[in-house]
Amino acid sequence: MESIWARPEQAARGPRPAHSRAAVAAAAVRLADAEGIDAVSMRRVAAELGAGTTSLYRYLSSKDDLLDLMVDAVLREQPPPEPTGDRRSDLRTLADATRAVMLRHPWLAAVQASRPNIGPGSLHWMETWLTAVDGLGLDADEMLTAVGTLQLFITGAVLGELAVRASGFDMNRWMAEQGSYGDAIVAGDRYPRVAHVMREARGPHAGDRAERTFAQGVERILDGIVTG
Amino acid sequence: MESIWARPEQAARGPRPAHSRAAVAAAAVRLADAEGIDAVSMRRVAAELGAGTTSLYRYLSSKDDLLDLMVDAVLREQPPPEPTGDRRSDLRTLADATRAVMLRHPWLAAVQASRPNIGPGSLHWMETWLTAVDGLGLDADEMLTAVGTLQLFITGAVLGELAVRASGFDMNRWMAEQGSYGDAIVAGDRYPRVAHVMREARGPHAGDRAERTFAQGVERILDGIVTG
DNA sequence: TTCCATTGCGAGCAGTGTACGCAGTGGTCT
DNA sequence: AGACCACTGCGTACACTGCTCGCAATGGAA
Repeated sequence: MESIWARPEQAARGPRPAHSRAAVAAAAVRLADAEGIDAVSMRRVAAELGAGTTSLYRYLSSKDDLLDLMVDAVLREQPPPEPTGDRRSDLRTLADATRAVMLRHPWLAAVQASRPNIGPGSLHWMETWLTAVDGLGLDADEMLTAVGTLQLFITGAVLGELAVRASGFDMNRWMAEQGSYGDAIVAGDRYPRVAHVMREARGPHAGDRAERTFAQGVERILDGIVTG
Repeated sequence: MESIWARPEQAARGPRPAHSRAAVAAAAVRLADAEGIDAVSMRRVAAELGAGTTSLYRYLSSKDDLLDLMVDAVLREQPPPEPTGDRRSDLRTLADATRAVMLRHPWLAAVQASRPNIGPGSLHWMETWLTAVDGLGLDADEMLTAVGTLQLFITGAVLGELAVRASGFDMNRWMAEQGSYGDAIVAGDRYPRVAHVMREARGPHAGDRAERTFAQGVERILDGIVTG
């Protein structure tokens, strides 16, 4: 119910806690980085921390709280690049940095997409984003829209990139796995344009597509935001 | 391992199946629409279908298969709008239609983002997308990049919109819940720009932001794709 | 020194995905 | 027609999940 950021960490009385929110978050992040977000269960995190399973509930009140802490932990560890004043360049740098954090912690994009986070780490990033669009002649509302557009595109792009990467997606391997189904798509005339693109996409430079889609998408959006 | 689309539905011998893949998918979609994707468990779906729990595994080989079928079911039920030939208009219409399906089935965006789907329904949509960017002078690679940019933006935007909606996000209510933490953000000088935007965003027109962010984002991306 | 809020945590509950094995069914072949 | 056996539905069971409850131990405040 009540956000974890509104509750104090330290209690006034009683025995000293053996751990801390930060330590719990760090253990969870370590686990998620190494074995994926699905490996992050309360039992596994507790084990990683060297604590009893239900002891975690002394530091947070639900697994959702744990996810909030994880997101904030990585955003604090990797703070946003300092703005230089060149707005277009700053926004591009922020976009690249965001993508980099999300690729470094492959669970981050999905977790962030599914729940708004408003911890100190997120706020610092948000402050930097807003700084980068400040002075462009936008009112508060337009600033939010501009930053929102960029962030949403980044999230979508990285999610797609990771999904493809996670499934070990390789057009040639995939075609072989699909067998007759894949052949039917490429050979049949039911989806002629899909078939055409699939044949072309088998080329060797297919691996760079995610990178280029991202860069070009950011530029297109910047075109619309930074006029001049 | 092997995609469900590559396996035949009907067996040559033996008793007639009491259900079908389509019926299983329909039951799951009904459940997800009514109670959210978390309500979609094999037991619940089987109950909805009037079958034994593990009977489902006669129709699909894992829950992932079920998710694939669900995505394809709604994309078949709601096929893409026919292209008119006006490429910019067609792309805008496709973007709106995609957003509409995702809002109608709030679980769709998340499921689609986390796993590439290549069922007949997805392929029909993809074919239509490619049709809309055909004749713009793009090669196969650039077409994929253009469509990808749009789709990723749409996914990200809807995910954000749904996350905000799901948490019943209301800036005023939220501020009250956060108590001192929220006050500290808005009153303090640690995040001045965030504080400023938060104060402005409390206005009455805040509800339209998602819609406007989406529409503007699409236009910006179209600016970059449809030159002239 | 007493008090009691707070701690760590074992036991247990309701839920999950799915492997396995069994009885029954009904097309295919002799 | 009769036998075969691939296929069906599905009950049972297992290892896992998030989380509640209750209890003994701790240590700052009174």
